[in-house]
Amino acid sequence: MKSEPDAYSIDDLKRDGTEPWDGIRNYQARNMIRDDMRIGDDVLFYHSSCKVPAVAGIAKVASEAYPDPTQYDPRSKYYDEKSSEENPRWFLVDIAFVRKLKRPVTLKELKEHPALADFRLNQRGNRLSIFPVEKKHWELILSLE
DNA sequence: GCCAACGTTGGC
DNA sequence: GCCAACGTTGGC
Repeated sequence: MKSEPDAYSIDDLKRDGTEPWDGIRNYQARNMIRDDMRIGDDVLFYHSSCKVPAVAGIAKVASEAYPDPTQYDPRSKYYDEKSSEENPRWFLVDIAFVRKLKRPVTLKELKEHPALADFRLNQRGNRLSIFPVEKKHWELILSLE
């Protein structure tokens, strides 16, 4: 899962323990949250749009998917007037802190590693804020910390 | 700040 | 359903 550390970093998650992952407004990401994510699933926490983009830590899924309350709040920047409580459009899961990596594994390192050529984050035009990580990629990334 | 690569919107 | 215009993401 990607997060801009200026908005919410791995240190914020460490402080908070558990956090509702609100604000996802992309249908592909929504579908993965709603249909594929399960309690206990491991998550790589990636810092994007910052000075040193990097995998910063590990989290885990801490709830089933449920409707994102910010979609109903007219004051929220995530407000969606076309959504309703009867027919919610956007979902989220709670995310729990597990640990920080011993050191951040930077995007640069990921790009340089031949075994990660087919890792989604390295592929052109990847803009999804959430995507599944293959076991082999998970293990390789953690071997770099 | 630039720009590539999307995704979304809306006219037709 | 097509596609141009526009908005967003995110690395650099």
